[in-house]
Amino acid sequence: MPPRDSQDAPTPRAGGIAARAQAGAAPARYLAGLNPEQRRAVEALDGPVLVLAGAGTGKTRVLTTRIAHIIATGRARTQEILSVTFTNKAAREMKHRIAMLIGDVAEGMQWLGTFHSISTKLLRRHAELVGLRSDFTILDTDDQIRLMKQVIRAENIDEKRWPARQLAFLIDGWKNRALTPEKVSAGEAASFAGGKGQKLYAAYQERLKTLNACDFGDLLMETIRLFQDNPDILKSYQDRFRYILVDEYQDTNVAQYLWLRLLAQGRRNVCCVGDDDQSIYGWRGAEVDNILRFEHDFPGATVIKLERNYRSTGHILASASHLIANNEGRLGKTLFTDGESGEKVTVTGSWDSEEEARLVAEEIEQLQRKNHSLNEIAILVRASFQMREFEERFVTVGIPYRVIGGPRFYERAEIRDALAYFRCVCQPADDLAFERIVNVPKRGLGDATINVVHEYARGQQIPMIQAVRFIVETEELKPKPRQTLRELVDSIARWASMLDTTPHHELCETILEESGYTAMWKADRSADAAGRLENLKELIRSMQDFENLRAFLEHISLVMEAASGEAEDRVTIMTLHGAKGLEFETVFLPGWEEGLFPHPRALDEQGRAGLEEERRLAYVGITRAKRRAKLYFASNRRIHGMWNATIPSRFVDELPEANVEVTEGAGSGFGGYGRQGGGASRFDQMQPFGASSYNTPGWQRAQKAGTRPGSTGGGFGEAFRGGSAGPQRQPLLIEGELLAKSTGVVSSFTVGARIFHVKFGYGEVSAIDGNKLTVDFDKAGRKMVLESFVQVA
DNA sequence: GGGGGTAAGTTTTTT
DNA sequence: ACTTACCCCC
Repeated sequence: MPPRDSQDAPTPRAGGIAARAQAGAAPARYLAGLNPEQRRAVEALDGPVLVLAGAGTGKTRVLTTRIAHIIATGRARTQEILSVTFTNKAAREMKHRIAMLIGDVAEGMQWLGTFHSISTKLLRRHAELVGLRSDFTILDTDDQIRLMKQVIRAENIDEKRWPARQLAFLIDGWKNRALTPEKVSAGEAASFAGGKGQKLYAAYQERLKTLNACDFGDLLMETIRLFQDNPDILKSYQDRFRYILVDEYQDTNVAQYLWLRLLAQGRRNVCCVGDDDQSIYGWRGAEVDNILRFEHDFPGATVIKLERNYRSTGHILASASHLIANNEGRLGKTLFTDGESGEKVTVTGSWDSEEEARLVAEEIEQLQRKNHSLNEIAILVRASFQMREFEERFVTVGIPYRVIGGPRFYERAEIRDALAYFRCVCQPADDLAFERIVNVPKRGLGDATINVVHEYARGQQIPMIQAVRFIVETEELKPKPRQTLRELVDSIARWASMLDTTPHHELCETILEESGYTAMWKADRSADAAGRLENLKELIRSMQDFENLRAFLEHISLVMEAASGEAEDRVTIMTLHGAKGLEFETVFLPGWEEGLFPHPRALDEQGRAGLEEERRLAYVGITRAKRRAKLYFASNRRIHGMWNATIPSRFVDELPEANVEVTEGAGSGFGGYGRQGGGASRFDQMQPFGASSYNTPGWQRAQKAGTRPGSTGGGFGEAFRGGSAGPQRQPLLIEGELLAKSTGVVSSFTVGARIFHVKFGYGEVSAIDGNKLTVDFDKAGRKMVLESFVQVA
């Protein structure tokens, strides 16, 4: 069992590399371990470069070595290199690895960070040019929604019918595409509140400016605006950044792409690294097309493919490759490995999800007996609700585990409350923070009082805290709330005056004490009150790592994760999305069933593209495994509390027989896949004629497993279903395919037409998109339906 | 202002 | 089936 040549292992620290290479000594040692393609990607410094790096091909190594190379050859200094990642985690990891290569010089990499953190830095420098002050606040999703509620209310729109969440979702989508309110197409803007979408968006943006605030989308959009409106400033940054590097390029959205293109069009020394097969964030605006567009926007770009995989064994790699080959929209890479074939990928069926968890736990215990490190084992699920069953099982049998994801530290109510207090002190214009804490703990300041303050602040165009200072000098409020408010703003002013003289963590502790916030939780007898106080202590503790309160607030507004540094040996439970970029010796992939994976919502909303994205997710899952990939599916799973009979995922069928071993859950008595009526409700609207539950697409697919064009060889479906003598064989029907074909079709319906739908009854067409109709049903409310299931009433 | 009852929404997640 | 958010009433 030879040790795997893991390309992701950092190269040993080599002290004076930079100095030596600069002096023109022998080829630097850091280049030695690279394969020819990797080396080419590192050394192609001039002009645009696109590196298509498959899973496990040493992508991060190329990026970090390239930076080391730029510095070592004296092409640029650390502060002249812009390197962009998506997550803070990735940025941290990259900085760390660069430090391993070139030492402390990496500290000078001040332009290494996420799109958002770099944008923030740029905006703080030039805030006045986009109508902000340099101490602008960054709002998180929660603040965004609260603000949108206010905006919707101000327009006298029914919040019930037009929820702020939905508006937030729309505006987010627009910002992902760098659409300012004026640029939103009329058709899209019409899809909210009967055409008020655009107006609300504009109003929201205006409110943000008054609040001196940005949401996450604005960070990118305002930076783009800054560059577009100020060519001289753009020019100065184009000149400064001699080299630009981008990680995970397949995850960029339109706004990020424009951002990047503006900066890169200067020196054109831009290097993007990505893998179209690992694009799994389309649902939040990522555009794989950006990869395809690269060569168009940067003519003459060098394209380098990294296809040698250093991570997985032959069987695992073959399985993943075969699966992903079912996707149409690919640039097409063929991964290969010189390593051994290793163990086959296993597929195991179980009766239900509980048995699935038991089987996985048993496997883990066996591996444990063979001294397999638990840190090298991961359970990757499609949806987080699957995690609970594994946790329960692991608790009963005593397998240590850690869950990645879940509710995040900075999203907890007590943390957000505390932060709101700190924000009030640091950023006096932060109305959202003020509103959050004005009556927490309870001070007897109800809606009536707040409204008075609100009105006054609006009228005078001043922040609420300032408005309070005026109001308490008037007779407008009753004595009691007046006095309470006065005390509150006096306290805030007092705390603010201590900012420069008191260590910030002490000040914050004082704020929480004096405001009565800690006392509130101490008085609370509910079970989690103690935990909340603990969290607050943790918050105070963690802020000591920062220079001042301002820096701390900046950090957490951009980094919504708390550092967790436990090193014990534990199994990791996480979502497939969370696993991107990671690797484990053994990977368990439970829940490969229709109705869960591919996830129906992805098919509903994105059609064929959604299915392909789900398949890429499956690909990401399998390619996380170095030596063992173990798939599972259950015949019964409880979803939203209801038991559903389920059939294996189509992705199981798409695995190559030669590399996969089918096992059965021991003594499970499983084997029946007949649908006993019921279930499958999501297909109902697709099957208006189908009284029989055997008409569901999933069932049909099960019947014709292995006969799919384009899928080589027989699928495994049969192995589990014991052959099939289904009713009629109808063509594979994906809801998504119907939806996908719908775009561009001219509808025969008109807005305002009365229609009848087989499932939802009578309604009125309110919008048309291809052959998708948005209909306000008399009984069922607003729904998006396919034209083909609708007739004129 | 707090508590209880009802209604709605339950994929993935960063920043 | 379950949680969470909101509304209304006390």
